[in-house]
Amino acid sequence: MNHTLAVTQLSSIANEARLAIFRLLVQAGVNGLAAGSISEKLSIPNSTLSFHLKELSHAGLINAQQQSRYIYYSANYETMNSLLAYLTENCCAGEQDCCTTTICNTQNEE
Amino acid sequence: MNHTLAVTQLSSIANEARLAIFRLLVQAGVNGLAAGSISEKLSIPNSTLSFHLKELSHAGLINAQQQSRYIYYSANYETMNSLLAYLTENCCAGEQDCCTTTICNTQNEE
DNA sequence: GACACATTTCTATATTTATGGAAATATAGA
DNA sequence: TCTATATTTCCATAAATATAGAAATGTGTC
Repeated sequence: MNHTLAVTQLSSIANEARLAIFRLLVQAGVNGLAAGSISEKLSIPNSTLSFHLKELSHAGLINAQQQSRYIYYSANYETMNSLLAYLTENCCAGEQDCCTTTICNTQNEE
Repeated sequence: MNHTLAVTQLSSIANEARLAIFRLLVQAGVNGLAAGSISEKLSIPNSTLSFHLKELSHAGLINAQQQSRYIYYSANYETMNSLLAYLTENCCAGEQDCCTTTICNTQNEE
């Protein structure tokens, strides 16, 4: 993970619409959802959605796959995990108990 | 965790300077660092740093604690973990093996 | 080729955000 | 109270970002 990339990825989800899109796709699993389906579920106009999907896609947080007339978008879990790992890297100055969740402690072990 | 708050928190770290500040504090541990020390380590002018610290602080990702003439800033690990949990909530549509890292699988169990 | 459907690009406008010097404020010690 | 140090606020300017209608592009079916 590289600093500039992390900023790009965070910027891409630091937006109400895009965070909703991303979380929807994270929950949708590997098959993802077609653009029209996302537009409908989140009530986002097509052109606006397209703009946001491009942002997320460009950041590498989602993947696009054409299937017939539809384009299926899905979360890129590897990218997501790399980003989360970058945020928590070497956390807590080595103190094992400064943060209690699994997420944080796991990162300490790297 | 609430959607708007998550966007605010992500926005606060979706910036080159603020991400560097946040990661520095995450790694610094519970005692944190004084503003001047952060300014020096990251070569950020005081006024600019102050602006960024306010953003991070307002988002709840860092805490400030005055100690004599110094103000110590430290990462708020609870907030950080809540944010990461929000991102990965109910991930992968229940497929246990769609993502392999601890971070993601852990969230599935909630 | 004509048509319907899915998605993207173009465009203009509105809004938000970042920067850092200078001045102001706060704290502490002599 | 005078002085040094630490940090913040003020300010103007510059730059980046979000929005959605209309037109364009791509894809499949008859």
